[in-house]
Parts: sequence; C-alpha cells; structure tokens
Amino acid sequence: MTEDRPLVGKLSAFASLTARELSVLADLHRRKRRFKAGVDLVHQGQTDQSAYILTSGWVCSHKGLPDGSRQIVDFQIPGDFLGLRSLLFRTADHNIETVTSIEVSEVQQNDLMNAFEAAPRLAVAVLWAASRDEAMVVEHLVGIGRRSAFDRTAHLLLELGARLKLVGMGTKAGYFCPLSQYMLADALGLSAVHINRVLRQLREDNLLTFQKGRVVFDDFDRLVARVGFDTGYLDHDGPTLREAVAA
Amino acid sequence: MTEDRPLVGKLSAFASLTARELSVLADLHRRKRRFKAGVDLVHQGQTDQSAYILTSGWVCSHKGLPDGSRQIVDFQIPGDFLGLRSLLFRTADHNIETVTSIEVSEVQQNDLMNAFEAAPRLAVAVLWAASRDEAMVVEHLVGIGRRSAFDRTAHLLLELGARLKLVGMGTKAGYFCPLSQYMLADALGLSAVHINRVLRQLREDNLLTFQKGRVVFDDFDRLVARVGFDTGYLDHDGPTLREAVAA
DNA sequence: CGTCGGGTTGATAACTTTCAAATTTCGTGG
DNA sequence: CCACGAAATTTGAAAGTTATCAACCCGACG
Repeated sequence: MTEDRPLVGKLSAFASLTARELSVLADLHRRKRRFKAGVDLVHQGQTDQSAYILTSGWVCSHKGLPDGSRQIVDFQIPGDFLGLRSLLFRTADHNIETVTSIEVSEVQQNDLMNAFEAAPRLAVAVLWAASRDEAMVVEHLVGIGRRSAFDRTAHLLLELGARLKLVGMGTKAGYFCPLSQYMLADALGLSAVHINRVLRQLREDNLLTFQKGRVVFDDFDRLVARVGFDTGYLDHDGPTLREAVAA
Repeated sequence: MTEDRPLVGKLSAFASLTARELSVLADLHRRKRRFKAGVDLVHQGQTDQSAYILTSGWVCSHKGLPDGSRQIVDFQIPGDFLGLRSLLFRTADHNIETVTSIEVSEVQQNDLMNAFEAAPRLAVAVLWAASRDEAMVVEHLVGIGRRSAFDRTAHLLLELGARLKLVGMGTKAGYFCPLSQYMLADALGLSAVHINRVLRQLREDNLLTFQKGRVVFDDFDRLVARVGFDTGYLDHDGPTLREAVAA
C-alpha cells in the first residue's frame, strides 16, 4: 500500500497502471481536507456530494431509520474510498460520519468523471474496487442474517484486524480501535448492552480483549477456528483480468 | 425497459448511449442460454466464471455457511445483471442459483473487457449499475439489522413488487412470486416457521396475502405506511452525471 | 466538583427458534 | 382422472436468544 496515496496500491492490485494513469490518479489527491471526530461528511438526502479518499482516521457509513435507530453499514479505515455511491447518484442514500478526526482527499464529481475520460481503464479499476467493497457488505449481511451475536461480533473485530494489517496498522496481536460499544451495536444489529455481554464472554473465554480502545487477540488461532473466520472475501486478486485489461 | 435487452434500458437511465455503444452492448447478448429451476449458475469457490444478463425467470444469489445454513443476499428478476463480482474476481465468493427456469445471455470475461475497451464509457455505466445493486444490498442489510421480522418481510415483498413493476411484471395490486417460505426465510434471516406466522399476520391484518405463488396487496397504501417503505433507494437517477459523462 | 458519555451488571420481558406433528399442494405415473 | 409420495405450508408448545429497563461505576472535562 503506497503510504501517501493508498488508493494507488489498491487499484494496482487489480491492473498494473501506466505512468499516465498513475498521474491522473495522483491528481485526485489535490484537495486535502481535515474533519473533526463525530461530524457528518455526507448526509442522507443531501445532493451533489463529493467523495473522499481517506488518508488517516476512521469513519463509518450508516443509514438512519424513522424510529431513530440506525444501522452502520461499514467502517472505513485509511486507504478506503468513501462515498462513491453518493457521488454517482444525485442524492446520497446514506450518511458518512467521522469516528475519529480524519484527513481526506476530496474528489468532486467532475474530478472523477474527468479522470475516467483521461484514463478510461481507471473506471474499470474503480469498478473492481467497488465490487470488493460490496463483497464486504455482503459478508456483513450474512453475518447479521445467519450468525449468532457472539460469532458476528468476533467476525467484525477479526475483519477490522485483517484490514488494518493490510495498511500496516494492526498485527496478529491486536490493534487500536476507536469504536464505542454503541457503534459496534449499531453495526451488528444488537443492543449496546448485549455487545457488552458478548465482549465479556470473549474476554472470559480468553479469545480476545477489547478494552480502552484496544483490541487484543488473546488466542488468535483459536478465535478464528471457533467462529469460522475466513478471509477469502477480503483478498480477491484480479489476475485473470490483468492481461485483458492491459491489452 | 427495452423488452429484448433490458440492460440497455437500465444503463440508458444513467447516460444516453451513442449508437456505437449501443451496438457494443447488443453484442453482449450473443450467447443465449437456458437453465432449469433449482440449479447453480455460479458456485462459491469456482474460478473463471461467466456473468449473465437475465432475460426471463428468477434467480437468487446466496452464501453458504459452514453449519449448513445459508443467507440469500438478493433475488434477481428479468433485466438484472448476474454475477458481475464473480467475473471481476478470480474466484466466486457466492452462489447463484436459479429459482425458476430461466433464459440468460452469457457474458464471458473477454466479452466484457473488450466491450469496455471498445466503449470506455460503458465501464462507467456498469459501475453505476453495480452501485445501484449495492444500494439494494445495503437496504437489505439495514432491514435485517434493525427492522422487526414483520416490517422486514413486508419490505422485501414491497421491494420485489416495485422492481417487478419497473419491468412490467407487477402492479399495485400484486405479482406472481415463485419464492417458497424457506427462501424468504433464508433471505430475511428468519426461520421458515416464523415467516409463516408473519405471513399469516399480514393476511389477518388485511395488508397483503401471499399464497399459491401470488402476492396480493390487500391494502397497498396502508402497508407502505405501516412499515415505512420508501422507494428512494431504488430509483436513483444519475442526471448530474449525464453531462459530465456525455462530454 | 458536578456532569456527562461510556461501560457494566442484574432482572424481566419480548421476540424468534426449535421440535414435532398435522395438513395441504403439486407433479407424476397408473 | 385418480392415487401416491414428496415438498411446502401450517399450527402448537417449549426453549433459547436478545432487548429493554434500571441501576451503578468510572474517568474526562469544563
């Protein structure tokens, strides 16, 4: 993952990009911006939103319900692309909220469309990246629909660990995690109280400890085996396409 | 929706396509194929899959779990694109199974990549279509995570109705629905027994009747109001982009 | 020093699953 | 056209999981 422009690393995994394409991509990182923790970057219903490339900090995307509750769809960490959908559609269908203070590169609609015109294969690469994100949402859906609260919580914490490891922010030992139990609850479709009990059980079973903003894997291998975690959906390579696209 | 090539209709909603682009798109419908009900088009873990454009019949995409249960991620109806992810990634991360007998156009990896080369803006249009599908998965996730069994079931049946209406296969009165209660259960993260009870309640409340392969809306407006159904996530227009892309 | 958000715990209620069995529907061959 | 078996639907009762309500604790912060 290229430290300064993490998106480059991601897209390169799909198709080796030409110098020209790399420079077009670099151009997208022109507009640097910072946001405080706990603010909305994108709000459900707003129109003509920008997208962002996250360079530091955590954010979450969620949808609010009429009854006041909400469902967190996904968390994003450095290197992730934010709000592609809210840029492609006229009006945003979800919220994007900062979890910590963050740094991003802002990508406006014209920026992206111009980039696609200048380097058409970038659109294919972004399509690939978007599909990888969708695969994560799907896995999340499976977890909420068919896994127990215990397994589902472990899965989320394992997935975040795997993703953070890819960008050098986590190890098999653990990682720093700025999420509150309320946020975990909203992501997992559970109540905060129940999340608390699940975390306690994970701790008492000596599988993992989540306290004071840090996730520690007390027994990584046993945890993975216990909840049937498989990273398959995270590391898709697209090598079959490399030639076709490079052609 | 163009009867013969429904995909054209969908993509045209995003950007008006040139004659050349339309002809490239038409080329994708070369390889017609048929499948019986209850077979796998794509199987989790298989490599080098094709994608398909569904022209008649229903299919579902689902993921299996180690314990033998499964989660249905989405249903597809005529006009939908199937298995884009299993084509972009080397190995398929989910199954695609026919619900009824179907007719499809098969799209192989090279077909699609060549099409993108010949008409680069098609990649952007497909990206847009894929994002719309993702929006549906996200809405499904929200339903499973934060809505009651009752609301969630009603939502699914309303969504299918709305989508079928778009392709002329349903009205405000109802539609033909080939799904079994087991399939609904696997889609909604519930047990088949509970689905049955929810359907009974919907019937007894005079909201909707699902029997003998037909969904009848007994009181469409009251149902929509009762469960807070909002089609917002289904009908995204991409007009802001039309100019930019057409430029 | 008081307040406030986040975490923790117990008791109770609500919702959903599981198990088991009866009933209906539907395709197929006689 | 009817009989038959398999699959789908339906219902009841009991068990299990998770939510809700209500406290209490704690550390950060103005």
